Amino acid sequence: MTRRSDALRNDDRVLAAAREVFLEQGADAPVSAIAARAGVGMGTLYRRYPAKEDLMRELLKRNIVQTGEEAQRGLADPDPWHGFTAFVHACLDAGLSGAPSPGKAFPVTDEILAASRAARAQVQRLVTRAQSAGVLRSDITAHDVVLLLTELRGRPELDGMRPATLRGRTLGIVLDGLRAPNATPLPGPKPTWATIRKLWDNYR
Amino acid sequence: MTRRSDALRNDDRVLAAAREVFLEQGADAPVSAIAARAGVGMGTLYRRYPAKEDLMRELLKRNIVQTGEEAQRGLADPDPWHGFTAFVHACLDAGLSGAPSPGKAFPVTDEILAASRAARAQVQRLVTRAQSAGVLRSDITAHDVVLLLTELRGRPELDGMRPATLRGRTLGIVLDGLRAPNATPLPGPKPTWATIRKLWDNYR
DNA sequence: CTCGGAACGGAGCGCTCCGTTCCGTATCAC
DNA sequence: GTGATACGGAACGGAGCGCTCCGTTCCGAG
Repeated sequence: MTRRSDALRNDDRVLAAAREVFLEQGADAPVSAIAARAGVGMGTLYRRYPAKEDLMRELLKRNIVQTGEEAQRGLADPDPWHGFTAFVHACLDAGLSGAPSPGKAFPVTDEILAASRAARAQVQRLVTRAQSAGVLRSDITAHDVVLLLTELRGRPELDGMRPATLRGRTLGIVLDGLRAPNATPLPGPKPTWATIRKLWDNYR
Repeated sequence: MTRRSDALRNDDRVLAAAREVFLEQGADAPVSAIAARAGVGMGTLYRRYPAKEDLMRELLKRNIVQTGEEAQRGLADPDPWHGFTAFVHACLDAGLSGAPSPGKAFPVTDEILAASRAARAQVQRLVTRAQSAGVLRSDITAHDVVLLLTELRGRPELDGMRPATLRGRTLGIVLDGLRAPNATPLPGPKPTWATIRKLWDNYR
């Protein structure tokens, strides 16, 4: 426990760099890119995370937790609709989706599953409140919202060619589609936690 | 011009297999997977298309042409809204987006650009008609629709974990968002052909 | 039936790229 | 100054891919 100053600072840098790089390049981004972005050598990175997978898991866990926090922040907004849209915007801006990243499957731990469940509950509260206020369509659940987030987050490969202005229009269309009242009811049963759980089993 | 029977049949098989495999696995799918799916050896495939890129280009061209045809089919529908939604459904079902696939950039030929321009014009007619009828929000263009299609087509990696029923819900939300009248106007300027053209320049 | 050659299948080559390791060097506490 | 610790990044091993090459198959003319 000697050189904590360097160590801790680097720890943060690595995590931040990993978030950026994975967001830009996807899960296949080389570890070297993360190290370079963090201004850190590979050795340093590998001392913290014995394998790339460990780094990805840690990142996923933090993303999920952060998603829950954003939902709570939305609940703090007195306006149910504005609180909801602010949550969506915040998640998209931060590259959050509350779900595993696409790409090669990697094992999802029970810890992540638990965190996700907790975060999802927060999102559900936000959704339910907006529905009760009559501003959000009533035939969706928090899972629909999260699924939508993963779709809107977009493929990393396209980030270069999808300027923020275009994403803004897409998001505008989707938000109008979420707003109550709505013309046509959605097909199929509402997704539940069991639905999500089943999807994620691919990753275990 | 002797063995046309085998040759022509295989030609179709390869194209069909390529479409399926690229849709399932993305642009990084190994050529061997396409050959296997087509029930054809690599040699056969490479005799038709000297490089993987050539195959991808041919496929892209056909997809674009088919997108235009779907738009025309939508125009044939007397109901402007139903014609429009049928077009969207058809494109999604067929894995069409009228745009280059994500993944490694590959050169877009002028031929493809021309085909795309023509197809886009058809989509625009479909869009304009629905707008004139007052059933489609007026602050979008065909380019918004195509951009939306590319987003909704989804990442290949997720196709396994995104059952059709979930995609149906997402699509339902988006279609409600596209339907007139709408609560909130979209941000930013309407995308034009120039906008798209600029995006695609990354691929040339 | 025979035979020439077009078309085929798929093993293998060469190369790229990536996760991971290892060790000489720089940095810190004392 | 000195030992311990952390660091950087070149080097390693191997997986995976595009593409080639060649022995084999099979169509169709004579």
